Amino acid sequence: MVHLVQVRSDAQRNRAHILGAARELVAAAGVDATMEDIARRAGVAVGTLYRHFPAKEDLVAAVVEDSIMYIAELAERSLAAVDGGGGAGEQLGALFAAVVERHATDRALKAASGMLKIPSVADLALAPPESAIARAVTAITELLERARSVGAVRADLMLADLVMLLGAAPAGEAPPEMRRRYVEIVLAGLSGGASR
Amino acid sequence: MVHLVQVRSDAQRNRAHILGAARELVAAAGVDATMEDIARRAGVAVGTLYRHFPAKEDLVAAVVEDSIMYIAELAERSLAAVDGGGGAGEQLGALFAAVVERHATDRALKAASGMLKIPSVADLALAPPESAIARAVTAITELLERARSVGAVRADLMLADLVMLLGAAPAGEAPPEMRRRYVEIVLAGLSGGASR
DNA sequence: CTCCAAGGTGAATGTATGTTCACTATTGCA
DNA sequence: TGCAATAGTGAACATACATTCACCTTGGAG
Repeated sequence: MVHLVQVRSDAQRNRAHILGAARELVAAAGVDATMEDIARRAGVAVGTLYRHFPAKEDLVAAVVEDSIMYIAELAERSLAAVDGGGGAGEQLGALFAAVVERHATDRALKAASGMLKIPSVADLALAPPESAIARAVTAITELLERARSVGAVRADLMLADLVMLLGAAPAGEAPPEMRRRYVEIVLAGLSGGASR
Repeated sequence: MVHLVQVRSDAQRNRAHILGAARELVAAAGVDATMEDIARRAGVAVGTLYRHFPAKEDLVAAVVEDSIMYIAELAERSLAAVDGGGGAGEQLGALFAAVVERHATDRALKAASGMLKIPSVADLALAPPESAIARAVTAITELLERARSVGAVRADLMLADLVMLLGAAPAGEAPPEMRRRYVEIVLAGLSGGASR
C-alpha cells in the first residue's frame, strides 16, 4: 500500500502564482519573456519554475493553452448566439474582431497561431476533445459552416484561412486604429462573392 | 595636400561579399542571422564585418534597404504600366501579390515593414529622395491615388493600410497556398465599396 | 622595390538567458 | 511532536551572440 502525500498546498499555490506571472509576462513580451522575470514576478526562485515545468517551452505551452481557451470560449459563445437568433455572418465577424483585439494585449496569441498551424481538422481526432484547440476548432468550424450556408461569407472560405488571417493580425505595439482597419478590410474580403 | 590611398580593392571586394552573404542569410533567417554565419559565408572574419559596418544593425539596415529598393522598382514598374494603359486597380493588385510573394524568400521584408511603419508621407521630406523608402512610398502613393480615382479600390484606402497589410502577409515557412489565399482575400477586401 | 596606412584576423570579453543540482525549508501524516 | 517526502532556493554552469582589440597582412603610392 503506497501512501501518497501528494500535492502539497504550497506547491499548488506556487504553481498558480507561476502561471499568473507567466500569463502577464508572456502576454506582454511573447516568447521573449525570461524565466528569471517570471520567477521574480511570481515570487519564487527559478528552480521552482523547473519543478513545475520541465522546460520553458512547457510553461509557454501552458500559457498558450490558456489563451486558446479564451478564444474557444468566445467562439462557443458566438455559436450559441447564432442558435439564439444572431446572424452567423455577424457572429463570425464579431468573433474575428474580438480575437484581433485580443492581440493588442496578449502576445501569446502570436505564439499560439504558430502552433495552431499544425492541427488540420483531421489531426483533431488525436487531441483530447476538451483541449482548448479542439474546442476552438470545433466551435469555429461549426460557426463557419453556418455562415457559409447562409451565404454570409465566400463559399470557399476554410478554417485554415481564418487561422492564417487571425495569426497575421497586427499585434501588440501596433496602434488600435491599425487593428480596426485590418478587421474592416479583411472582413470585407471574407464576405459575399466566392470565386474570382 | 593630403593624399588619400582610399578604398583598397580588396576592401571593396570584401564589402560586396559581406553584403551578398548578409542578403542571403537575412533573407533566410531574418534578424536572427548571426554575424559569425555571415562572416563565414562571406569568407572573411567577424572583425571585417565591423570594419565595414559599425554594428549588426547597420548591416541589417543595408540589407533591408536593398529589399525595399526591390519593392520600389516593382512599384515604379507598375506605375509605368498604368501610364502605358494598364488599369490602376490591376496594377496595384499585381504589385500587392508580387510583394507578398517576395515574403516567401525574403524575410528581410518583415524587418523592413517594421521600419516602414515610421515614415508617414510627411516624414518623407526628411529622407533623401533617392532612398529606397522614398522611392517606394512615392510610387505606391501615386499608384494608390490612381486606383482610388478610378474607383478600383475603396475610397478611404490609405498608404498605411497597404504597408500594414503587406507587413502582415504570411512569410517564409508558410505554404505558398496560404500566401495565395491571403492575397485573394485581402484584395477582395480592398476593392469596391468604401464605407461599411 | 620599400614602406606604411588601410584592411584583415580571430581569440577574448561582456552580456543575456536557459537549465541544473547540492543543499535547505516546509508540509502533513503517524 | 517527529520525520520523511516533497518543494523551494539560487549560485553555478552551459550556450549563444554581439562586439572589441592587439596584432598581423597587403595593396599600391612613391
